[in-house]
Amino acid sequence: MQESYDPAAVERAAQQYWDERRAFEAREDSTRPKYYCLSMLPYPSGRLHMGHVRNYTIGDVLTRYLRMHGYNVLQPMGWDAFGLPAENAAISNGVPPARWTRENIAHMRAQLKSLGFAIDWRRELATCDPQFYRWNQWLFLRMREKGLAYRKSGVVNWDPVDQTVLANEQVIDGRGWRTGAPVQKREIPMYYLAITRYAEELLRSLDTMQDWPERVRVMQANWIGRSEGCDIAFRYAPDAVEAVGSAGALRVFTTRADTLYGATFMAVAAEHTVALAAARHNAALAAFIEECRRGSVTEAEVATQEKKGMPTGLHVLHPFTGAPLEIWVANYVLMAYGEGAVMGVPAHDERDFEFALRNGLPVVTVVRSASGAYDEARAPWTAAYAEYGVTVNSGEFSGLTSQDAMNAIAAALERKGLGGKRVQYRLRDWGISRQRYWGCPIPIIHCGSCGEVPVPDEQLPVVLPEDLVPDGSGNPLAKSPAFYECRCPKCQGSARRETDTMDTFVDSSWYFMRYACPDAPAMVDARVGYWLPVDQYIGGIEHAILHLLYARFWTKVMRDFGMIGFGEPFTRLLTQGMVLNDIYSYQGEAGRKRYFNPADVDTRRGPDGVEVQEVVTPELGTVRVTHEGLGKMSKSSGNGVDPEGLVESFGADTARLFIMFASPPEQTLEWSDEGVQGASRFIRRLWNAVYEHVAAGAAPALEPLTLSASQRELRRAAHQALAKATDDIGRRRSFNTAIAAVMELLNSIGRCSDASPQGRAVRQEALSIAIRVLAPITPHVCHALWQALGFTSALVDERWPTPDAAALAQQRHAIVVQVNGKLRAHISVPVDADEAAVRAAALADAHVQKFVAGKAVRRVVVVPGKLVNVVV
RNA sequence: GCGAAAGUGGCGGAACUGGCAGACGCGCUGGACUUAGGAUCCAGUGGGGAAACCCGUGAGAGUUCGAGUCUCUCCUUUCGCACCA
Repeated sequence: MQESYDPAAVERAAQQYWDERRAFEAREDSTRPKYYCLSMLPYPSGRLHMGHVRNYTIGDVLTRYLRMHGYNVLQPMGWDAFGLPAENAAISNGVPPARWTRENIAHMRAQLKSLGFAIDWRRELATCDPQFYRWNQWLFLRMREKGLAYRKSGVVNWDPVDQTVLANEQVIDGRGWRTGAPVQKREIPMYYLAITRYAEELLRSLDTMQDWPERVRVMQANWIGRSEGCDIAFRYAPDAVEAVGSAGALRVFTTRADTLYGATFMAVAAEHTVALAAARHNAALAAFIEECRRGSVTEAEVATQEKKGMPTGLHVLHPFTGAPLEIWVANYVLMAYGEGAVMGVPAHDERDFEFALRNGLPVVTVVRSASGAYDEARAPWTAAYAEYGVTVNSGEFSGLTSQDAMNAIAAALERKGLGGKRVQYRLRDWGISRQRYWGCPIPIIHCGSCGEVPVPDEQLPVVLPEDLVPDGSGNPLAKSPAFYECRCPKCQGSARRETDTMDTFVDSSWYFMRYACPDAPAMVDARVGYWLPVDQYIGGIEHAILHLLYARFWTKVMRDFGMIGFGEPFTRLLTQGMVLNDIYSYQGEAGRKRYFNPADVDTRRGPDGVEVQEVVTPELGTVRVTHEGLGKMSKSSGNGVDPEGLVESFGADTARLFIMFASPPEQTLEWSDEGVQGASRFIRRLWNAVYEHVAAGAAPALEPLTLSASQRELRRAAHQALAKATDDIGRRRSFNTAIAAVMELLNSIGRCSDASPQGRAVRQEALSIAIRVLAPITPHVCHALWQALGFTSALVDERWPTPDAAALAQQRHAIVVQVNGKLRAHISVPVDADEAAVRAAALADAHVQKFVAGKAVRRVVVVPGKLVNVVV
């Protein structure tokens, strides 16, 4: 054994050992329980970032921990290789996205390998590989056959200068990121997947997913947004019939049908047919609709903008009173939700109330609180009354509770053929069309005479050409006749291939199945039945809704197609927090802000005693920088820490240990160079402890019954640390406290200088426990230390130790004594003492007596094994 | 705007089921060793107080023998909002 710890040599040797034995190749084996441990696949951006390191370290710790518990563990890796950044890189340096992506994958694969993850690399896949994405196309066509995939129009961000569709991310303050031109909303035809058909099941099965974090389940449930309500058709008044060109009705959905008599106006989205019809002869309204078209399509933007509206001059008729209600166009009504129209009930809806106040619309109270706490005559109006209550001013429906009124009104509407009860979801169908190059082609051919024609299965995959270079204006596929010119499969006439590609969420909705059978000639095969569902899935909280919901949907579709036998893809979910670091910036004279990496920032105390942060730059000399606080590590904030440099200077084990110790996995992690030093120091202390122990020669066999009190104490500390770490990793996924337990154990080992044969035997056991517990976290150094302790087995195949009940047993334990809830004494009682004895011992304590003397003891609360509270 | 989460020493965090607030680590202070220390080891380290003790988990109220933990109101920060992945 080397006297001092050399991480590079230790890690090289351990990795070589695992590689030579193909230690991480997972094979189907029906004799062992399987465990599929999966981390979300990375986007190949070029270099690993700390978020990746954190994600894959958590996965690797669990993989190795479960392997030590006898599971047949699969941990695969792949690349989410399609997407926008590759196109952006192509625009800035002219390299085709395919080449850029594959070079990035090669570099990042090497980086992952240097971290020593127990990955079965034989199963590696990249979503840009035709042998992968052909199955996106194949399943899309199956979904289309069932009506689960269909075409309709949707709204996108349009850059009028570049003549291109922009992603939400590419819209900055309502302007195109490259051109600076104000973005417009534009409607184009797109393909959708009917996820709403699964809304009910996606919602309902959340209740059974107890191993998902509560908050993720709540977020998904809210996203699906089931609401029970009522459809109401407001028939067009003659003016609206004339404008629209036919008789008909304005349909709305409401969860508050009980407030129907309080409707004083109607509001429709700017894209609504009634709005467009009214605008034909109304220049001001047309201008307002045009104004609503500005800005991006994101819900956040729509919801935070100033609520504006304009009357159309057209009317509908109240279904019961026949009273005319004017139709307004309002920018807060979303075309995508419900019918794109709402009934305005200012008295009982906050938003309608605000809108009515602004536009001088009447407010009519139709619900009062049952207790009378709400005064209908109250004036001036200050707020809407949005609670349930009892109806008033509602014709034949007056005097009912809100619930009864909703039932009665829905029934009456149904009798008149003007609506009825309905369940509405907030969830919308999933638009998968992207007007972009670097993605999976949608396998459709548009024929002048046959219309939309699916690409026949035998012509799949529709291969994406890899030599195009996007230039930022439009989709290069749409400018490439070699791609889009084709024959119609039906009539053999000349036709045009669809040039839109699929959302990359399609790839990530099923990639985890392909790992089970990467070479299958079908989309999936029987091996999926062995490995799936994923037992533990790990990834960023930012994926809590979209990716996870889409993957759940896709899985249910494949189940219903009879391809797989499970309906939920991920049994247990861990959502890891982000990695943060300090952000330092310098405001130059030109006004452009520059960011500096925290590693380059020097802190010194100025003459006035105040700390200042400075950076030395070649161009500007020494400049003073501002600490902007903590933020997610990112290129734009210049605060990333490169994992490669970290591995070079400290080793993979230090990086892994720090990341697992610095905070619980679900919380954000604040980067700390001192913390990294601390992790490195701990590993060296462990190394030194083993070195000193081993240098004294082999330890004799442990004889537990002959131990001295101090030897028993160390042995107890070792088994206690083991019991805690086992529970912390296995049940709680609380890696930081498991590591703390081992640190405490190493402190105990260090305090014990017992050189007797049994003293050394106890130390041998304690060290061997520490090393096995740390093995999943710092596998390389533990591999070396295990051998140094004299074990001939490979640590990677070793079983996790079991705490010895005899070692943990105690004769007495400590009880705390409170008087009136304040801590006053510690006492020690035999473990088998009964409640009366504990109570007596507590009251007998001199310090307790000091606070009890002269007062009447009203009550004594005894919590066995823990505490006594004397109430006086 | 809507949805979700988080606020505990100088810092990261611990306290798992309502029961000793601050485990473990960082930093800091003192000491040892050393030509030297950004190495290593030892001791100390929530605030106030000479002490007895008192105070202390974002703010305010409540429930309880007992609240960091439960309930309500508020404040701040972070994440998501459907075309970033």
